[in-house]
Amino acid sequence: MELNMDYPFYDIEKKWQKIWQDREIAKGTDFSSKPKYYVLSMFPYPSGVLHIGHASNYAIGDAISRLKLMEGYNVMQPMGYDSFGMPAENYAIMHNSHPRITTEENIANMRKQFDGMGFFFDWDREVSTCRPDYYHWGQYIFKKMYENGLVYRKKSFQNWCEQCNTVLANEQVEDGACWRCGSEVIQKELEQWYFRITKYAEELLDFSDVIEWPERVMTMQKHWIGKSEGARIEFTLPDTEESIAVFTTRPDTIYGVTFMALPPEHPLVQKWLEEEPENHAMHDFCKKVINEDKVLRSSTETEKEGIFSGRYCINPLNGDKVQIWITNYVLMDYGTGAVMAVPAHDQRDFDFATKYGIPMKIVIQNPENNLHLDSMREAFIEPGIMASSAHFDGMPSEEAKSVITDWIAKNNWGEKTVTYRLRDWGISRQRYWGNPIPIIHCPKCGVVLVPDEDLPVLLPDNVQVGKTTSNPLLSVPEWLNVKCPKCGADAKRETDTMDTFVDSSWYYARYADAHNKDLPFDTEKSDFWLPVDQYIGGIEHACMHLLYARFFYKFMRDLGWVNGNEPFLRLLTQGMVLKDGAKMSKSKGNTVDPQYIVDRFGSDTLRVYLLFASPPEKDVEWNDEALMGAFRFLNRIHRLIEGNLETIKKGLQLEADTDKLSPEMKKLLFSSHSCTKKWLEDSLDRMQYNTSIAAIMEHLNHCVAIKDADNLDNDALAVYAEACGIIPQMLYPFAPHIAEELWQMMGFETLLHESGLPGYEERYLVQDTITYVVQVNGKIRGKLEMSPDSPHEILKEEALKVENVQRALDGFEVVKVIVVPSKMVSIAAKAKR
RNA sequence: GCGAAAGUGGCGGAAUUGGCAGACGCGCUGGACUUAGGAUCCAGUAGGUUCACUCCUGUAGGGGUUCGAGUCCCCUCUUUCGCACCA
Repeated sequence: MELNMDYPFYDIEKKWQKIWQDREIAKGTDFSSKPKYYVLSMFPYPSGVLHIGHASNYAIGDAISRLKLMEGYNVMQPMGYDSFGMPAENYAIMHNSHPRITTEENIANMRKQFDGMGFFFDWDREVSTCRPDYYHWGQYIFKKMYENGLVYRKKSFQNWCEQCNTVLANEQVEDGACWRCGSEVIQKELEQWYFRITKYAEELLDFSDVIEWPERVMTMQKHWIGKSEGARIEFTLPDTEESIAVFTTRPDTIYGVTFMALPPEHPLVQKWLEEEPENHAMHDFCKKVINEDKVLRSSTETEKEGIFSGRYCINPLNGDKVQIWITNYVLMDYGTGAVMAVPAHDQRDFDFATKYGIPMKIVIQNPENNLHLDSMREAFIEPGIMASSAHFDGMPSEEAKSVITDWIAKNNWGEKTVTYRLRDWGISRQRYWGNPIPIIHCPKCGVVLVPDEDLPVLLPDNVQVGKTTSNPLLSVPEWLNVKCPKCGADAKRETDTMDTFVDSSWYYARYADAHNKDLPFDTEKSDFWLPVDQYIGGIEHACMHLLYARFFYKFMRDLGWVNGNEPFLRLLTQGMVLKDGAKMSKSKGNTVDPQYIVDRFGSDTLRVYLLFASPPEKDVEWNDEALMGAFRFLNRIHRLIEGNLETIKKGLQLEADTDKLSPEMKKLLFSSHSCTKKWLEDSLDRMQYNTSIAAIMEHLNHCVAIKDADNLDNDALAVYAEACGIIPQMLYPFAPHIAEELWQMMGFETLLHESGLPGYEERYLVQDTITYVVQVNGKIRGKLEMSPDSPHEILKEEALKVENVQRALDGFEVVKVIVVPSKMVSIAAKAKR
């Protein structure tokens, strides 16, 4: 007897990994006549070791892929490496090596671990963003963007991380700290390259072409884009040609403007500073504010400060002379970078005006409680009735918004306009390990694109990584100095590299044609594979990667390279694996090494544990004992089938006459079909694998409950064999190795997925009797075994006869009896008087 | 401050359309077997009450709709996440 032994997971897993590889089951076939299904799990940064988060992410992708494979799709799930970027550069510095070497070593290590997990990946399509055959085409796309007016260079104050020695996009700053290293972000003035993502702002707000995205992610993106509708209005400066444009969402308050608020960075302010070098107060104030931490400055907590500029502008609607103030609370890069301040109806302006004694004017009256300037403790920001606003008086303010905007437009003072919170995407990074921007700076021709035939601009190897404080690429003269491709003059290469989010904005398309040497990808192939049917990854990418990738997709669509409007039709944001309630991290010392688990218990156990612990989008708390539960579960299955193998094989040849079954075997038959039904719904429709696995466990319990299977008669044997036989089928997406092994043991010669999905028959779900619950006034007072087609009248009668029900009705009279078909009889009663 | 989501046994979680709350697993308790094993098998496991049948309470708290509410509505609390001077 071998009952005490664990099933031989190691041999089984190695055996099937080899067979799958030889049979190329994970190969996505270009232009196959079968319907395609493109599953994509976010590619990892090659740290060299798989962590538990990867295992969890890829276990989900594997389950989806194998389910779709069983369904008969031409499934493609590729894998690659997001291998450019600061971590790789820092890792190399730490190991006193070169990122090209350490990255390739790490990739080789991870590949070994991936293979040991038995994941369903089409490795023929592997990409690694740091290899020239990939980044070549990133440069090519950059050029296409440039040619289409989506790339520009601008000097401005940037989020700068001292630790990483580079610029960060707004999305990459979290609570004033660098998203990667967590150190403080400062402001530094730099000239850098931008992608004009704002051109697509409106379209990025539209999610009508995605099939299934979490509401949360769409909301986060919508907030991030931050559309607001309002008016742009020009305030002229008397005795000059100049004017100040403001953006406001409250044109209804324009008669209440009592001052104009500008940030020190405003071009007019800069001009005044030049004109008045001796105005020390103004110079000092502007200098102080500009040098202030941008995050601190843009916090609601910060005390509002300002200085009167000594200048005035004219409110075009009423001709009022309005003081112009330079302040610390207006943002240069939102709207027009200037605010018409209406202290009576905006809290920020109210605070500022109160501090500096600037007058206020009520122009929206509260219809419920008349406002008086003397008694106002805060701004009135609600809608109300127009007042002191010339011929608009008496109009509801909500209505006045559009009426006044029309009036402004009609008089040429401004126009209706829309503003977005989304800024253009700064892609320059002052680091070595990234994709070089294919630009040459020529003293004569200016900015020149590197010609296609000279692509890729290869990243030089001989850089002293980590030894420079400025751009590392500046230290390689033989790379830096080139001839201008246009005029042949001595010129210099651009030394910024691209943000790694550029690399990951189009990798899903490269997978469709990963080895193309002439183009990023062939359109016929992208048309076949794209868009991605199911994307799986972490929620942390909601406003960065997922927004950038959508932007790139829309651009590639405009070039005619891809079809449709969205790259990812369905998105699953998987939860994190936690330990002791916290995210696993080396610094906290609460990590779990998936390789250790695989070595000890096998990949199948790890996957079943991760998938069973909670629904995919929720976090999972790591629990060693629950992991053992998963291992025991697989052992139980193995024991059931191996221990009854001959019986099962014999039974599989038989056909059951289901009318002749014992009640016990009828129950088992019902379990086979009802559990399969639940499994199908939970696996395919709901993608809730924890309950799919629960259905298998439940069914397994029913199978194990049949003792002495070899003594069953032929009808029972057939039912028993079928019941055992569907277990490997249902197990396949979650524990594919053991499933294949058991399937083969039972004598099937095909690979498991080739048999298709397990099915169920409705006729076996019909039971002779149903347990009806009988309620009296909402409380359960009895049960009733009745046939499912019993007439309602009979059910009511029988329900009232139940002893316990009668007792509950003592002293009550029945008001109403309700029958819920196949479920219950509910009796409403009230006390007799 | 604004916005969103969530709150169910000792734990992870289930309950899909308002219809037997706690499926399934972990842990725990008792028993069987023994080759003494992160084994296996059987029984139990929300709380209270009872010898038992029964009964009562129970899905963060309070109120409401309904024959019937974990599920729908209103209020409060807590937690998590996102945004945060965006004019």
